[in-house]
Amino acid sequence: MGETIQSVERAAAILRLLASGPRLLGVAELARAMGLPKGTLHGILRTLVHVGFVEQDQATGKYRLGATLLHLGSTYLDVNELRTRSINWADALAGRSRESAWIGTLHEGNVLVIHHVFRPDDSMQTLQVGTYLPAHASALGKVLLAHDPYGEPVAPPLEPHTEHTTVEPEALEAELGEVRARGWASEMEELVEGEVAVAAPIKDRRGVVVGAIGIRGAVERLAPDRVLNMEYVSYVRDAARAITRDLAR
Amino acid sequence: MGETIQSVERAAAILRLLASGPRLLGVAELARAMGLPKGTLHGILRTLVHVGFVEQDQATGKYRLGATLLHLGSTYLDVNELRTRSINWADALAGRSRESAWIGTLHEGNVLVIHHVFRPDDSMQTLQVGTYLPAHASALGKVLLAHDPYGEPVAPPLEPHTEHTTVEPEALEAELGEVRARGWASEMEELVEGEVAVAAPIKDRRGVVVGAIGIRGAVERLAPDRVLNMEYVSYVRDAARAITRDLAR
DNA sequence: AGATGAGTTCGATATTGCCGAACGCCCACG
DNA sequence: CGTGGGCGTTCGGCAATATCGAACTCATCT
Repeated sequence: MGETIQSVERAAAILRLLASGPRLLGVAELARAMGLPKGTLHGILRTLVHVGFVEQDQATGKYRLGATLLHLGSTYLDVNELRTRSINWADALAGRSRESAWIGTLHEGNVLVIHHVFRPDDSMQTLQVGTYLPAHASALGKVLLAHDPYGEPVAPPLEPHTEHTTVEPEALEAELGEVRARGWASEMEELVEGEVAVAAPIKDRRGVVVGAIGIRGAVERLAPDRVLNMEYVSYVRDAARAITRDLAR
Repeated sequence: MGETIQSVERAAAILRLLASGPRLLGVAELARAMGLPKGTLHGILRTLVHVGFVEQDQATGKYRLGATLLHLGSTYLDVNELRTRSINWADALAGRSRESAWIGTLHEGNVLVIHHVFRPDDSMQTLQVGTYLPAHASALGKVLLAHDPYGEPVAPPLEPHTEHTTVEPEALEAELGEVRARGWASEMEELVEGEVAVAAPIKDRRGVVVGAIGIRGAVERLAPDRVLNMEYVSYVRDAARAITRDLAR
């Protein structure tokens, strides 16, 4: 494989481990997980603390992610062209559909939420930008998987989130074919009981799918009697086409 | 100074530079900025790309921050105790005051926004979590500076943002004294024309100020005739005290 | 065409960071 | 009240490791 700097790669692995759960991790714990001597890890951790990427708990001596990462991450959003171009369209979509609007990209097998607009007139929602959605159980994810140029196989096993989650790879593959053919995807209570989502692909200049936009809301509103109201589908596809047009010029 | 791993520190410096502006940076540009050979930087960049912290623009070959950082940053929010404990109170504060609510911490001389609740009934606002506010020109910042245990001096020069921004260090210091004495801070059009903000300190178990909570809104509502409506101050102080109480147990 | 600047490759060099054992501390257990 | 095992941390010798600078290719601009 490629020539790559050992200590930097190890530092990144540490950050990944710290990010994998809300729990604080200690030197010994990390050393065991990575199969390295404690001393080695301590040196890298000391450096990461020094640059602010990691913080050390005063009481226990254990480590957690640092605030600098939050700031770096938010800066990423400014750079991301897809996001800056689509913010206004997402607002419009949320307004027309009166549901929360979402924009995501495929990232390491998951859907990374790049933008999120709350449902109008509904406070008390937590923001989801930067979080992962499971690709196989979300409308955004199905769109992205269906048009993935690299054809990354969805990492089995497919975790069930509700009783409606698609867990058989063949069933998912068949559904992705449909999505490809008709140009949009939906998801009915496959991620959260009582919630339905619709999504459509966003393409760049060259026609490559670079993201997806969609809405998510209560099954009673979007799909009365579990039959999807096609009006919402047209809202979503309109928004996706508008952004695609925007990216082309 | 401490023993610190060179390549990791350099990698962090690269990420900082990439985050310092929305512009994409090239190898040569970074090498010049850091005073290092191009080859050295290329090696680190290759590694950062490999771990997903940095992405390379296909067309120009220049570099920008990667999506992994967005995810790591959002994970930081889950770990942050101050944030998880105060989300509900921020919602309540936004509801009572009918203004946007903000929670921040001091980070590298700036106010890092840790949580942000939109003003009720007002869509079309962009989320500010992860962004910096200038410490000397925001109510949150004044609270944090006034109670900063390390007494980090505010890095002069104090950038003016409007004609009302406090730019003389002595004037700011005097104001911080007041803030310390009365237990809250305000800011009238010092950051954005027409906007006013109020904030109060949040303390941890030991009584150390670990953050601040406040609101921000139009001068017409919060301070008619440029006289602050004290009702808002009590809302903010109530919220701050509630969170402080929460953190104590 | 030529010249400039970009990103990238490569191999010799010695600097750099890795390792593992030892240290001090704290807590739980006997 | 001692003792053992866990923790985070320190240290110094060794050699693997990352650094450096020159050379390369490719665009672009003059």
